[in-house]
Amino acid sequence: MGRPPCCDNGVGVKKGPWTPEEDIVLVSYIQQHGPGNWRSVPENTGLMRCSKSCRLRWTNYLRPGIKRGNFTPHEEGIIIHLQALLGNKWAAIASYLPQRTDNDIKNYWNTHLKKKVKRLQTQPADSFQTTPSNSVASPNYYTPGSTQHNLQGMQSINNYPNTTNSSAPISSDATASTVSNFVQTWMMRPSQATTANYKITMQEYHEDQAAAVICKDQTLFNDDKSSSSGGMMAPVMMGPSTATFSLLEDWLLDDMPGQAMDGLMGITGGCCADPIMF
DNA sequence: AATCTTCGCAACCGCCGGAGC
DNA sequence: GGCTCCGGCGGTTGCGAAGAT
Repeated sequence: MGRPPCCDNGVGVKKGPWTPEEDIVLVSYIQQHGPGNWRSVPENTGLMRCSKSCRLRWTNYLRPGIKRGNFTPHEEGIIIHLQALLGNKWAAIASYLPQRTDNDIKNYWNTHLKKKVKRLQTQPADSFQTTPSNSVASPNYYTPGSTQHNLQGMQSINNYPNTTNSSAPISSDATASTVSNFVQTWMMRPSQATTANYKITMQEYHEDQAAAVICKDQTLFNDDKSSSSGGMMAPVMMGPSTATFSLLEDWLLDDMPGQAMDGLMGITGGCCADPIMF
């Protein structure tokens, strides 16, 4: 049996890349009705797209507050460690990176980080302490754009028990607590972290993990999204913003989308991992 | 300059679980 | 309790861009 895919029964359902015009239609509709009830979106907007496609387009691309490309070493570190702890739970990982979508994180992992981690795991750890000839000769030195910082982070992964196999993540209350503690500690650090405080953070993380403090109040997977605004890892959209959508429309039609998006990021405060935010 | 290969990312597909009837 | 609907998630694919030959 089984239910057929929602897109199978649609005659003339359009596939492939979205056009700016379609984006505007979708954004305008969500501006008026809010996200959700995706089934009704194609019906009411006339978009020749299936509901699932509309939802994906919104959550992965049009949703305000999304930061695209240029993952910082800070973000890389979070992703690497959370992936080691949680496995390929991209949605859960994304909840700790409010400006990133699960799809973006998944892509970044598959195209960049997975290779780095694999390479690291196949080489002696000491080889990664080798300082490039054109950089400062200190293993603690982090040069933006280099891999030194990331390698240190990945190296620490190798020190974790049971985390070298991505298909076998730790699963326990302690894990959720550990992740929360780690990210909380991490987030407190300035994003332009120096290697010094990066290493301190990692050290604290290891200590936290060793302690395995159970924190019942901070569960990793919070099913109730509406009540998840209590902690610092619960980004909340402050409310509807007409200006946001105006910028969105400008951005969609702009020949230089980056500039408009920068303004958008400023307005939204760069916070919203929750698709339900209006 | 043309062709081939690799890479990165947007989008699709199939499955699952919860809600409603 | 069983069925359908819907939203969400993770894996995978397709295509354009960039780089290499």
